[in-house]
Amino acid sequence: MAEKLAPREKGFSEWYVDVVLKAKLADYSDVKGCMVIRPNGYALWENMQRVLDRMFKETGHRNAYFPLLIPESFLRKEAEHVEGFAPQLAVVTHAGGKKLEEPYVIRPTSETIINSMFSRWIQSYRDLPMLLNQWANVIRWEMRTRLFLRTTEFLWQEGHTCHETDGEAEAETLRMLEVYRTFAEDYMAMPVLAGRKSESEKFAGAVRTYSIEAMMQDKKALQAGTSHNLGQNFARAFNTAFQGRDGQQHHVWQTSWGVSTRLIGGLILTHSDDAGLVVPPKLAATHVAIVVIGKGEERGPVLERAQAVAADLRRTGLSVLVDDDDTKSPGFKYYEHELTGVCLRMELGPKDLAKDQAVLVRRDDRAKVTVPLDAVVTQAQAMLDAMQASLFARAKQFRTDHTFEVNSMEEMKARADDGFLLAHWCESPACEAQVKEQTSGVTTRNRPFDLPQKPGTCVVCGQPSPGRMVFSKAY
RNA sequence: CGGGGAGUGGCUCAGCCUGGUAGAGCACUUGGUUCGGGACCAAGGGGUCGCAGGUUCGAAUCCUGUCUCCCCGACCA
Repeated sequence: MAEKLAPREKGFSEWYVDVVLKAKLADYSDVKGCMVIRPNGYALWENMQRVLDRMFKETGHRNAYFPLLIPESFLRKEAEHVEGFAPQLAVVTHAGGKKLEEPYVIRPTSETIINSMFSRWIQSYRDLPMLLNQWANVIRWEMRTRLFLRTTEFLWQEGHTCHETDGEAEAETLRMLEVYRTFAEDYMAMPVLAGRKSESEKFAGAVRTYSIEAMMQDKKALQAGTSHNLGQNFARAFNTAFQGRDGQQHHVWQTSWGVSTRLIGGLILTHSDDAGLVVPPKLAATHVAIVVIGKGEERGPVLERAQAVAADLRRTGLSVLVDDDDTKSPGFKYYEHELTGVCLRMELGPKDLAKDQAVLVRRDDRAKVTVPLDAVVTQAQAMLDAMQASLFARAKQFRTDHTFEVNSMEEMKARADDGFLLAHWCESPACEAQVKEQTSGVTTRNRPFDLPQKPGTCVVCGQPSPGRMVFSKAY
């Protein structure tokens, strides 16, 4: 069942596909560009959803649901928006056995249809802020797809908010980006750079776009979440307006922000290894797998004890699997649980039972410890905490080791595949395009808030630069 | 969409060049023995050879088209 994985060294892409397929996270479907998320993968998404949903509620947002189908004319109301999405739209032209009067597009994102409702719901400044979130699927037609990272249909959440002032909208945009940063770092154990996107990389229809960018194990960047200050662009297009404190009509100031099932790809690309999936404990579907060892009548007492330990562990909120399958050898199960990303393995056999102990093995470093049975619960907790911290620390160290300041185009070209490149850039799209062309694919990722900005000169044209920007090849 | 590679039981692949009744290993089922890093013996089930046309007495094999996946580019979360 669990065949050997393609090693990362030999081909990173093949390794990634192997992990997804063999850990049974997802499978290819018969629909071009679309995948099936299998229970192992969906469990990760459910865990992400649970945490994020709580964070959204804690920041005052409420969930709602809008239609999958959007009248084509809605998309056209915001010029930049339709231009940005036109090539990626799937359009429904027939329904009910007839050609439709007006085609529907399948939502690539919901700003337009949500604004059509906002404009009906909002009359006064007293109706603001309006803070909504939607968990949904969207479709964006893609030329080239990759499991989780880019598929034609994907699952995500999209937050949509309306505010009285530009300042409030900007604050909301940054607040939600910070929520994403917290989620990425504290739960996914994936260090990210939060910052502002360039003009050419921003969302079609936004005034400003911010992102969190993570570095994957192949040193490429993954945009893991985006938060947009939409200004009044959609409000004007849909006449989403309110009577202000001054008695005058004003268009609302809006934001939108989203993360998607792409995060699962990010999780895999950040932590997994040649033995398979590695998941940080805070998001893992299974925290502990107890492998029952023993034959014949010695098996009974071992199983009984395993069940008791499992019950103790579950009482502390952990997800525990008691692996009592006697048709597979223990060794086989070890590989299997490593492949599917179980955080901790507990081996329990007759010899252990005689000594009132068990063996615990961490998934990430495979460190093996023998602990007294009555200490398993506290030890397991400690090991999971340590693993969570160590995954983050290791990923952060990796990023540090592959981040470089570059001061010329020559250096930029030489280091194109080496990771994050911090370079001065004059903010002109032309220079950005130059870099992309000459390095075969290095693009601006964002201008991180945490990167001190000191003036310099653009690596392309030599004109003044306000500070260093992160450049990298990206997913 | 352009360049390169690949589609044959669930998986990895052989067979194709040189057409002639579809194979192996692993997995699966049953019975038995096993169990501390991928157990063993025996018996068994399972494939319109990606799909659609064509050539031929006969096609996994030759020809054409098409779909899908992988790798490298162009577009994107």
